[in-house]
Amino acid sequence: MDFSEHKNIFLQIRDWLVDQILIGKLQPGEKIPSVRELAADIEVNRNTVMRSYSLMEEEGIIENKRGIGFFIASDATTQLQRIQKREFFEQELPGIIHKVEVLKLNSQDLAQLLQVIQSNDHENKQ
Amino acid sequence: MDFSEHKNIFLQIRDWLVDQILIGKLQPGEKIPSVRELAADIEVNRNTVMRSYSLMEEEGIIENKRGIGFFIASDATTQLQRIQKREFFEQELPGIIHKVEVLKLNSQDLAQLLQVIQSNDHENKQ
DNA sequence: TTTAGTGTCATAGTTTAATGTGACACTAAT
DNA sequence: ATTAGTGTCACATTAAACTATGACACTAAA
Repeated sequence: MDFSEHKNIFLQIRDWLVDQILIGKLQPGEKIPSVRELAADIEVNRNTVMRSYSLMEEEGIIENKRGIGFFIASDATTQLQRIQKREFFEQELPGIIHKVEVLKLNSQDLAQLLQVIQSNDHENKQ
Repeated sequence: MDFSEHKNIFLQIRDWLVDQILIGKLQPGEKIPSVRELAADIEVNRNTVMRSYSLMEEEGIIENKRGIGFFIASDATTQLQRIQKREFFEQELPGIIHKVEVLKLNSQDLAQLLQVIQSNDHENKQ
């Protein structure tokens, strides 16, 4: 796991875990690495991982069983689809549209993106 | 000017000025606000604005005339189109594509974005 | 020559993310 | 009961962004 300079580490850890859930590598009900284990694994302090987990607990993404550890909430996937979509539309999309405008990016520049969108269109039809 | 919590202020100032250039509100050769003036205007410390200007000077976006102030470089617009495009493709686009995939966003969700892209396509043809 | 406006440097203080450690209560298995 | 693994809290410390302020050299205009 490589961290970006321009975003807080505890947020990047949260983002990474969220992604693991959304792509299905972490399933609802499943136990996630312990605070100490993950901290050692990604070479970060215990308290930093603790902060990520506390945030995700507040968001209802994970739940704690005392003395045992954290587990993915049963409705985590649905919750996240909602949370992440909302965040994307409100926080990111406007900035993306603006950049596409001022940089005058065309279909050729964004071919790969358009392909994914088209692919999603077909999935929804079935 | 409202600052985001999750990005350094001196970078946000740079981003804002870059945008002003790209949308044509600041033209090549034009003088930009003095360090003290802009600092007072956006209620930020002198040194923070100074840091933004130093960064932009290193990037070749602005130039200094001793005792007078900073001016937009003559080739700033072309330079920025290049720099910002490269940064977008390398730093942002991959993450965007990934999110569109996992959140299964379709043409309807991204209608506004697609419209801008299409509009850019038509511009380039002329 | 004086004055006001420019960037620039230096120094000190505040805030917050991240680190480093120690200690404690809980749970499960030995 | 003991042990190992869990989260959790309580410090102290480091690093970096941002603030606050003073001082200096330069330029243009009065």
